[in-house]
Amino acid sequence: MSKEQVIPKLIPVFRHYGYEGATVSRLSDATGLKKASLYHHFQGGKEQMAAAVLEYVANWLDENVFTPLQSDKPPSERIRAMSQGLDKFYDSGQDPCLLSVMSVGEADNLFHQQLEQSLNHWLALLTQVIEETGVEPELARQRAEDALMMIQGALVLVRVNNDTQPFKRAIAKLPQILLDD
Amino acid sequence: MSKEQVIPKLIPVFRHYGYEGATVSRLSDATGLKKASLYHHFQGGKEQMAAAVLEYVANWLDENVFTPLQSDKPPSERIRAMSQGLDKFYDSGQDPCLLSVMSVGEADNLFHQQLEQSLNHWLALLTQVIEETGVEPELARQRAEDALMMIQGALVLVRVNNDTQPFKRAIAKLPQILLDD
DNA sequence: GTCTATATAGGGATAGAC
DNA sequence: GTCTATCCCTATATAGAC
Repeated sequence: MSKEQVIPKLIPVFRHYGYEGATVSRLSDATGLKKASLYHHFQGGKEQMAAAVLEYVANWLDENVFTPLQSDKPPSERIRAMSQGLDKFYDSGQDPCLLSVMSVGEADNLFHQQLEQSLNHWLALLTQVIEETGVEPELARQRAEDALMMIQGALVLVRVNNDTQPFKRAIAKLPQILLDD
Repeated sequence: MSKEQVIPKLIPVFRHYGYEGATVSRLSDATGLKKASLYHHFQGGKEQMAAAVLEYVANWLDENVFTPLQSDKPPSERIRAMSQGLDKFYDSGQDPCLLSVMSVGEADNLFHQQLEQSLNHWLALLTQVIEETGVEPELARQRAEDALMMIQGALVLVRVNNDTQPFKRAIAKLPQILLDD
């Protein structure tokens, strides 16, 4: 089994349990590989596994969320494409946000830069799209932040309340937040 | 030292590190009590410490956020009082949300009910205040959810970005979200 | 590339002196 | 009520056979 095949199986473990909760035993179970085999692929141990997962996810987001946001279609269409990517990424709100669980405790010390970079990349792209509709830079930035907060907040609510409705509503509200306000 | 004096010192550890990251060693350092002394106060061990912390926090919220929301003052005034309580609770966005970090991994299995109850209590009270302004129940509920999402999402953004601005803006926007829309 | 077996550290928890 | 000392278990990580 290649590294590329292993990483996707690691993702849900970190997502669901967080960095400290994602024990090598659980990672072993999730991949079907024994511990020693995991260490063969990731000599840097658990830390490297998490780093690889974050990189993989950043690339996935790039392809499915950020790139569609930069197409030459009209803003509303690009927002729609982004929303579709997000809905897939979070499985309609059922999957927690990796970036958010990795910003807790020890993991934050290890990966803060990566998380910050991904988030700010997203914010910057989103701001740019809104600016193109003739909105002032500062207001555009605020709307981008509002959209992100809504999504992240919805994910928290969904987790605690076991009801994906808030996430679906947040996704549906994105065009309004970003373009109509 | 009494239990009541110990609990407040435990809170920041769970808040910052999450349940699995909050090791008994760290809890010992934070309180200045050795492990055995902690176990004297909390015979149920770490799980009981976390439960006590959650209960303490729920009571704090009751007093400083929920009760002000139920006063006989006008809705706008009650929202303002709630905002003030929230700002204090999250130290202007610098402290993570205990409810959100405790909804990760193993902790979620242990404390899901408590978390859900606190959150729904808050949502219900908030919904009621909005209904009093003549808003339809369903819309009122949605606005309450929106407000909560905004706060929770802002806290995520603040953590990742090391900038409390989004939280302050979220707090400032509460009256608009809840009353003006 | 995957495994069994094992080493080492730290986590949660307890016994018993003071 | 707090401590030192200790127990057991799990966590991360490695050695070396296949």
